[in-house]
Amino acid sequence: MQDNKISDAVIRRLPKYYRYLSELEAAGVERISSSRMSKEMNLNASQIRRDLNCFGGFGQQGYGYQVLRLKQEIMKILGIGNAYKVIVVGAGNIGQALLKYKNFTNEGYNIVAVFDADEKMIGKNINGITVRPMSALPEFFAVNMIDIGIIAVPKPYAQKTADELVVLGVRAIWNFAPLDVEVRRGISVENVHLSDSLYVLSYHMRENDENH
Amino acid sequence: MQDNKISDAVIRRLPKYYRYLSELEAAGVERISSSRMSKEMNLNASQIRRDLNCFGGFGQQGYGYQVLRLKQEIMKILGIGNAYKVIVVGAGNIGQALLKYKNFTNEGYNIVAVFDADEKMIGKNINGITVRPMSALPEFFAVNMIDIGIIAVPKPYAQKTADELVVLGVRAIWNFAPLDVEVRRGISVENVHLSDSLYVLSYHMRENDENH
DNA sequence: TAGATTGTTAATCGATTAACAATC
DNA sequence: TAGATTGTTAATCGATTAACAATC
Repeated sequence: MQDNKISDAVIRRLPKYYRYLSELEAAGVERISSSRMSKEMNLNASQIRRDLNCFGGFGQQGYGYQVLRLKQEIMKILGIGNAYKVIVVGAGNIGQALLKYKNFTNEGYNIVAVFDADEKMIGKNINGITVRPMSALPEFFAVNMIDIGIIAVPKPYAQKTADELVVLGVRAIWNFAPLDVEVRRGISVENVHLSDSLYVLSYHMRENDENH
Repeated sequence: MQDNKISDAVIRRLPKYYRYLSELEAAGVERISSSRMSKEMNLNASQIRRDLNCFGGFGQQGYGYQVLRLKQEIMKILGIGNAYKVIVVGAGNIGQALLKYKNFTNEGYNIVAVFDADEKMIGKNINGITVRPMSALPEFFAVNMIDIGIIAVPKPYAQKTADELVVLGVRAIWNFAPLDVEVRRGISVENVHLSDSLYVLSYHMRENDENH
């Protein structure tokens, strides 16, 4: 199919296509052309066709793309709906919010355990999942294959947690601590920096002021 | 100072500089060169100097940059530490997590009220802030200048909420609902799509598999 | 067949990197 | 002054966009 390294810019547009196609599907739309997508998504039509062609010829000349087919292809590319096992480390605000968020589970990202360092949290039940002590991590990994580890611990513990998860055999890390965690080649990481987004927002807010 | 439209790529690197400089400051480092920054941040040194020069000549030949000065300049550019008034609409998982998150307050983004549509939530106290009914929004805006509105409502209500906030006079919208809200020119928006980040993570995880 | 729209090549644009003169 | 490092111009690279032949 593909192989010559697809650029990050392309990969990061795929979720937007997925969201848009889901809307179309929900609205009962069967086919879509790159030009209509282009208008509704505020992207260039060439770019859309080029992006999709990185992964295969999903369209048909004179017709466009089948919404359902295209959506499923993108899901396959991104790996949505594959039943991953996920654990959360850190049962604070962010950890709890993620545990309670239904959408991830619906798409195959199943949170199967939570761990926390705080004695007082151990044994608590959050959305049907019991908080385990950090010390229970190794034995848990010994009997469960875990795909994704979510880091929701305070900044000073984030890198150490990442290191431990990698040693224990996690395939990917989704990090919510406000620093970029480093991992060895072969392990995937996404560092989510909510505050970065807030700063960019406040930059633009001020910029709007200047040009009144 | 500047004016010829600075690219989004540059703006989005500023928070990284800010984070890095905060680390240096905490470590007691007084001066920093672009080449050391380059190594430690995995960026090109020319790029760093070029980025910073979009906003002014903060460095000194033969010396480098003063950590404290540079950090403060970036804070000024991004508008960090300015005492903004923020409200949250939606007191669900995400809304509550944001309310409880201390770091934003520390940097001047003060959450002053929460609103929710659910009768049962009204009057509850979350981190010292009482949940108000949605119907109280107009009167609240009548007596409070609000800078930023955080949207943490379910997807079907997100655009409507955005529209209302804009009419009431918000300057910026930080949206956590899983769709891009549209606003008129002059209003800033940041759409945070957590799941997009998860999809990209799962893409890379699969990609790692293929190249075993 | 005529019309529509893709897949893909070629052109353009912008962002990144290299190089170096200016200067502390 | 000599050394270091910036600010900035020039070169390179990659991503976006335009154009169009292929084809349904």
